[in-house]
Amino acid sequence: MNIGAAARASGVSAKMIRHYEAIGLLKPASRRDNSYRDYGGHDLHELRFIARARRIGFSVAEIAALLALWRDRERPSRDVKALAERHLVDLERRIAEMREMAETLRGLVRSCHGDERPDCPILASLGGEASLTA
Amino acid sequence: MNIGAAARASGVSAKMIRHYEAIGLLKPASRRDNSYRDYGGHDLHELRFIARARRIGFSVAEIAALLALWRDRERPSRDVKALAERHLVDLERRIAEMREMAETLRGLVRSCHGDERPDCPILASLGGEASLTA
DNA sequence: GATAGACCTTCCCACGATGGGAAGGTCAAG
DNA sequence: CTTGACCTTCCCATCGTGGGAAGGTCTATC
Repeated sequence: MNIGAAARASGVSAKMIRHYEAIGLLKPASRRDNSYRDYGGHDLHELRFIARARRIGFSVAEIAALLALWRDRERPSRDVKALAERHLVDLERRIAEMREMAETLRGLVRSCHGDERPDCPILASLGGEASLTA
Repeated sequence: MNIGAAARASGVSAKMIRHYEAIGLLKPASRRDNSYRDYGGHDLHELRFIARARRIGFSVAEIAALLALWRDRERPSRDVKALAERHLVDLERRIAEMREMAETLRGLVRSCHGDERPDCPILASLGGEASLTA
């Protein structure tokens, strides 16, 4: 199966498959006589693994670790859980940060009358001495 | 005031001040005889504006627009509000995406017993045919 | 004065994840 | 045998940020 077909079947773009191979996340794919990369069921399985892990926000570095754990059939599930928990904590921290931003911005938007007049609490707050949360 | 002092006073790193100047977000700073950049109260004001806007997640492109609005004392507040609302919608969309990720991951973490045993629903879900939300 | 250390300058490179696109080889269908 | 859809490698761009080298300047202390 060519790289394009593998991309369609896995949800990872051909561009990214090559990239993951280049950075060592994936073992170099076997090549055909025409030097085209050739993918089989096992590769597809790994690609789908990667696509799913990306979709829930794991970084490539984290996926490398997950893949290593996945390949080791003997590793304790504790190790996997710990990695996932670390990522979850990280996700939650980032969500909290963004919520704070959104909160602040919502307050500013609400306070701006948004008409013809030029005075605007949004710009006043960004430019002024006043705290943004006020 | 040197760039380092301006950085400390504004919360924008010296590195980024030069960068913002290079990409045209800021007008080139005036220079002293020794070619050091020199910042005054007005510049500091703009730098603080930028720092605050970054802190609530505006992109540099958005900040360029905000700065233009800020400099134009006559513009209707409607324009500012519209820009802020667009950003807010964008922020909220990203937050929703990340919450979905976190939800999924929380489910997986909860389902993993996390002990010595190797079987792990997290990896099973990432690797298997089953849906991630299951 | 000289020397040290803290500053400044420009320039290039890196990250992380992704895509665009050029230049060239290959395959399958008409 | 041409056409179009593939594939290959290679380089460049994005976005925001930082690291660091090589070199110039300022200030305080001896």
